[in-house]
Amino acid sequence: MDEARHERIRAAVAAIPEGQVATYGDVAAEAGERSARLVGRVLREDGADLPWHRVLRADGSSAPQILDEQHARLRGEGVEIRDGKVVLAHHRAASGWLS
DNA sequence: CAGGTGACCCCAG
DNA sequence: CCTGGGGCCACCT
Repeated sequence: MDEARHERIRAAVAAIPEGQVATYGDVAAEAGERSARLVGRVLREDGADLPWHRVLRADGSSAPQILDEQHARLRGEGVEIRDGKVVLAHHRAASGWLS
């Protein structure tokens, strides 16, 4: 079922450790997907119950509509944000965090 | 069937 | 810093 892929993406996001983050591309790779866009779409429609705030763009920025909420939550976990972007170098989860 | 649209990514100017 | 162009994928007109 197509539901399986959808599910793997959610699993990858759910497994990102607190205080750490990952890019949409990272999640896609971790879930065995080729499209980062798909990850964004999944989170948009059913990310409510997931730690979606730990997923960022490749440069550490975020889409304007979720920026406030995302930054607030991340700060709460001690994640550093500079110039509107998360400092990926310090908080990016190591690839294979799911396996 | 043909475009348009994103919580996207990457590279060249 | 910004713009363009190519890829990507599911969904809606």
